Amino acid sequence: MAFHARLPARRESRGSRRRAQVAPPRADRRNSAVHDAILRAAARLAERYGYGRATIEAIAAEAGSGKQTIYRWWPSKAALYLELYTSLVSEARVHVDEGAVAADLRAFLKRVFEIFATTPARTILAGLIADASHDPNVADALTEQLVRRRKHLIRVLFERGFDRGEIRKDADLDFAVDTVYSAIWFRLLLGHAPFDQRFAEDLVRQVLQGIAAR
Amino acid sequence: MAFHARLPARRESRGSRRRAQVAPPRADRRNSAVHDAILRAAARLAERYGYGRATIEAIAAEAGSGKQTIYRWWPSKAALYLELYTSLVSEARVHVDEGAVAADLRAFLKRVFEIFATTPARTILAGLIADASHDPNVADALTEQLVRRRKHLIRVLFERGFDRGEIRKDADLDFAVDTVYSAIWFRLLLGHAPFDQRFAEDLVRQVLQGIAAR
Amino acid sequence: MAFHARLPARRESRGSRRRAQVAPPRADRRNSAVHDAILRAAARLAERYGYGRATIEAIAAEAGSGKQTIYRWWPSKAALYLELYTSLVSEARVHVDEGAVAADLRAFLKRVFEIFATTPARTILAGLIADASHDPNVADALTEQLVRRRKHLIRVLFERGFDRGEIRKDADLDFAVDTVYSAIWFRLLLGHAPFDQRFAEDLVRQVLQGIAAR
Amino acid sequence: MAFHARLPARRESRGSRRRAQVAPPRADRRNSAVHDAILRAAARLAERYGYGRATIEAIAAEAGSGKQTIYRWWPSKAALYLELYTSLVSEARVHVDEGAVAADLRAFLKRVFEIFATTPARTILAGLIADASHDPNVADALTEQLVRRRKHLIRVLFERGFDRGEIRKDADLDFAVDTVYSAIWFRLLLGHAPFDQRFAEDLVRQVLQGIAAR
DNA sequence: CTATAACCGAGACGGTACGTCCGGTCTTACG
DNA sequence: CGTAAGACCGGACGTACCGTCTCGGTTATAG
Repeated sequence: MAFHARLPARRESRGSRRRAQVAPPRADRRNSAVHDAILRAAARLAERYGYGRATIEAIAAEAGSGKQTIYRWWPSKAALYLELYTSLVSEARVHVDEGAVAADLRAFLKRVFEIFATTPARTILAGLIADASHDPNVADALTEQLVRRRKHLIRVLFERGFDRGEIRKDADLDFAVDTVYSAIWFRLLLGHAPFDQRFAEDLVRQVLQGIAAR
Repeated sequence: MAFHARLPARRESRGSRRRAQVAPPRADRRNSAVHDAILRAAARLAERYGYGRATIEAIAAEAGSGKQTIYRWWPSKAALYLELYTSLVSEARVHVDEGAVAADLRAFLKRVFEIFATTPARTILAGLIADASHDPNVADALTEQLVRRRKHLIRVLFERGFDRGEIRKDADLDFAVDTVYSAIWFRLLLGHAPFDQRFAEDLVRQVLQGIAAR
Repeated sequence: MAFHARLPARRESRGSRRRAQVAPPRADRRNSAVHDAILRAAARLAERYGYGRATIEAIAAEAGSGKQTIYRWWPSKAALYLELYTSLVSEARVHVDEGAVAADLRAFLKRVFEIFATTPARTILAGLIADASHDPNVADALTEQLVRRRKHLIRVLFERGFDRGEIRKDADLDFAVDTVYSAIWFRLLLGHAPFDQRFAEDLVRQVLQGIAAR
Repeated sequence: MAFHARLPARRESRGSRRRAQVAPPRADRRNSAVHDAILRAAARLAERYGYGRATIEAIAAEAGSGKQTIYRWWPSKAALYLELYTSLVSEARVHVDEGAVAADLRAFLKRVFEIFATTPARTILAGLIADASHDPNVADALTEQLVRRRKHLIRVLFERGFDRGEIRKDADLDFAVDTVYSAIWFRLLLGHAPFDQRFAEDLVRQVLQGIAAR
């Protein structure tokens, strides 16, 4: 899926005179081998040097493509990495359903941990957040693509438990979801403490203690 | 306090052959008027354009100083902004003590909210986190200077409540502190939802519900 | 003529690790309008401020080009000015042939005088000589491009006279050529005495007196 | 001898407001050990890196002096090196008098050759000429201190020969002096051909051939 | 079955910023 | 007060990338 369609071109773009009037590039013309090579190159460079040092120039060289090809398909480095990030973490979308909220939550955390331990997702996320702080387009896309969608995953998980009667009637599910999500990001971004099994156990226990029936 | 003394020069520096062997500049030679002008200029530029676009070049121009003067006293842009960030948020160190954890927590959140609403602290924090993801020096300094120290502030607040008997004997204070802190950062960094009075109320209520006595 | 191809990149270059291994830029990619604009800007600045104060930065600004464009096509400021100098003085190559050595020599001196009176050739020559004193590449290029080639012009002039029988059989033409050439440079570089009609007359008379037949 | 007294402070100097009104530094206050150390350091650096790369900063460091001390006693780098150059070549002032112009001339050339072979005089001379091309003060000082004075040395040598009857009555001594002097400089500055015994012989023979009696 | 339009690599180009060096001035502390 | 030390503002260095722009060569519909 071509994510960037939802991240509009930078507003202050100088050379957009012609671009703005013509139709956007037709995706069906896109050479997907090139497209993928660019994303893979971007992933390798983020892994090796971090988001900030992965330049468009270096990505093009690493992918064996021309810079223009990158600019043709993504309006900014942030758009490119948002697509990459989305595809990296989408594998955590596995609809775990082990019959109990605690188990589902543990499985979800395990999956997230694995992704962040084996991919450059962490540095990409940090970079996107930084870019978002001065680019409203990136901020909007980040909120929409990542926060809203992915929080929904956990909410669904809680709602299944609610339907099964595992959760108190008056529980504040929004707060619980936020607690889980923000705890994850806090650890991922800061790296000040390990994101490990023990952390997962503590988090699940404490969150559930606040909302579990009885 | 000369913070940057704790953020060592970048390891991968190319031209550090000589610098690495000589002593750092003696702080007592520092012209504090210039030093302050630079920090204020950095704050103005972060406010106006965001951390990522506040270049050393622009800071020097805005401060009316030479670039070299900045490089003399701070090993990197991150070190400069870490000092600035520390001084900005240190005003939240006010040891609120209103006799009850809930009131103290509300006062603390209010203060944090004010700081982030009236200073460029948010974009600076996002930028520092991004820089930390590829620079271990920044990561270490961030963890030590910000996370550890400031979490301690909230912990003390809880401990006073514990001593007063407001908090359950078996409460997990670490988890509570982490919950408060990560909730704050999550909102600050993403900006996906407002950091307002209502959020503060919800956070205080939910956190205390988990640890309050009875 | 792309002179600079013969002036190799500086040997002591620090960042040449990669550059040294890749091919030089392909001349057929060169935008000759830009190339000419840079040379003209360099000439204007040398004229106005002298060789030493004509910085690459200022040349780029004056030419309306980027600095990188200059560095792409010339390995050093000296290489750029050597190309400019060569093109300035190449107009003295006019193959004067008035049927007598004395007349040819006078015509040649007049042409040289005009060039140095109306172009920044003097300050450029002085600058190149200074650069040559610490850069073997510049020294070699200067010797080859200027000294050897241009001395040949005068030698040919003498040889035509020799063939016409104007010059003694045992005359030392090399010494005569050196005398003419070094007298010119001495006056041009020092500017301690005028390079005028009277000087030309004296020089021609004295040199010919030493080698003329009879 | 404090040469620089004759090279006035640069005219375009920006910060000379106060300097221009106060008395010049009193030479009797000068610490001659410091003065000499600076000149020796300047010589070493010119020798090692050439005139252009011998910076005031580096000279101060090499001499173990402060930059200000250099600026106190010399108005510019050119003034410093002009003093150094003068002291270096003054040793050729030896009033050779071997009873014949040819012998005197050979002795003089030998001395000059030795000086240029064992001191950084060549790169200093080239640098001074370059500086002179955009700084009238340097140009004037160069003409006065070097050209006029030193040409006088050779002229005296010829005049002694004239008095002894070795030289033609109608010989143009000025031209002969200029020929000798410009031939020397041409070779020294360009370095395109060796300044050796053979060159000296040729020069002496050819010059004398033009002016010798009979 | 061409032709023509878009893609693609390569890389030149005008710029901005980097981090360093040095120029020339000024201040501090020592002797 | 001369000096060593070095902070300071300014400006240039040579490099890295930015985002735009040709330039040829290739690919793949559309006529």
